Amino acid sequence: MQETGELPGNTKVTRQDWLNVAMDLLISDGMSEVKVLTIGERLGVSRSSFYWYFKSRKDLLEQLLAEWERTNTGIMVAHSELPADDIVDALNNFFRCVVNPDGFNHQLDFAIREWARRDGAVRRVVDRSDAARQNAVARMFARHGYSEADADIRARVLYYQQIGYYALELNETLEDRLARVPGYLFAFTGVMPRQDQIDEFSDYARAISGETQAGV
Amino acid sequence: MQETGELPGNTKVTRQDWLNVAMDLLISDGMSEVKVLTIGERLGVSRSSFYWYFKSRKDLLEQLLAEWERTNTGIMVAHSELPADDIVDALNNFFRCVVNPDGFNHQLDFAIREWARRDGAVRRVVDRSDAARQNAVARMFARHGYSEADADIRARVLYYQQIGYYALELNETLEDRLARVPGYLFAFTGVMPRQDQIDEFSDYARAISGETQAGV
DNA sequence: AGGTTTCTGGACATTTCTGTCTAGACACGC
DNA sequence: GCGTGTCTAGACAGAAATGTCCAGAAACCT
Repeated sequence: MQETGELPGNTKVTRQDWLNVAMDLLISDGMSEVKVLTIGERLGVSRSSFYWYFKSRKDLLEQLLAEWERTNTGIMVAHSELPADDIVDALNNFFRCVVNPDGFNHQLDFAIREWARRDGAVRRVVDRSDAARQNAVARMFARHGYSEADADIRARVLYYQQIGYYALELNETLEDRLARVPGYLFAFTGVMPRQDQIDEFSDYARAISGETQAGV
Repeated sequence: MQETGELPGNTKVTRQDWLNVAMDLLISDGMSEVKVLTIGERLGVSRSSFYWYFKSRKDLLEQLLAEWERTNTGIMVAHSELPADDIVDALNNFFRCVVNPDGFNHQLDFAIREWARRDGAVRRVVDRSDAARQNAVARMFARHGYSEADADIRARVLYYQQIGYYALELNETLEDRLARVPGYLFAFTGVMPRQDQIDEFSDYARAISGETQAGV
């Protein structure tokens, strides 16, 4: 996991190690599988030492929720706000964060939504994030000349569609997906994208995909 | 729950009672909350009599999955195939099944998707349904003059967007939602809907909503 | 009336979690 | 070198589920 020797006393793992493994489990298997025993086993450490770092399992889960809000919502809003020459470039910026595995993490997003179904406090945090994201997307359209009403509808079509795409977990190949990008760009903006804009996005997506496969 | 007296022997509840309560729990709380003990308590019956009707909890869950495929996917495909004079009417037919609480059950849909994340066999059943639904929607567009490629993109925008809408669990009021319908109709079809088409759908949605509130 | 079939209830065993308590291991400072 | 503070292991208790076993209750048939 990491070099020992830097750690003080009888320390085998840090608080951050517990958080990291918990987050991996949340992403891959959902909140109900984030178990103290499972994390401890994966870290090669006794379950009881968990309670040195965290008050309870609930305490741990709250940290994960805060981390989700900071990263996933933060990234999507930031990408919606990037400066762009026209709406197609702006939309391409938005798409970049959803195709980049280091950007918006959709598996994490659905793990959190599943949790929200069973917990009112989590539900409110998720609602706040959805409003912030949709609003950021609507402003993106509005900045590029769409009326308020039109920007609102387009934001809802785009944001809901992206969430729906990931809800289905289709496992398309990258090339199948890229082949549809020009169609999507036109459907979402009403503007025909130029070939150089299509190419630029495809190049980005392929490069990101290569990086991920190489583990960089 | 029902009239006794018609039931043979020492029977208090039927196999169908177990299935109905299990389905209610699946819809409201998700697959992990479909517990033999919980259902038994709700039926006022001992847990062990469950095992007279079902081999195991897994056996029960498989029945629920089959029921989901039959109803939810069946309804959506049937609505996509309804005859219509133009694409706006056709899309309104589609929308009818998603706004009708007796039609497409989105809470059930997400309960099943959550389950699919953790079970490969369920995943395959869900994939089959998603393909069938998307295909039915694409054929709907194609019947009304859209090219194959265009129909495919529009089906993906529409179906994914609807799934995404329900994934967010926004809890909008009906009127807020209806106010956006003309915008959505235009975004999905590229055709401006006529006022009578908008009114017809709004009337339907309001009538359905009234029925539901009245418990009919 | 009595046996048969069909269901139900309660006791039991087992598994899988969370959380608590206490003794002890390890590096570090004095 | 020796305590001190920081972390860890293992034992324990308890809650919540699933599934099994068997005695028994209730209608039904003959």
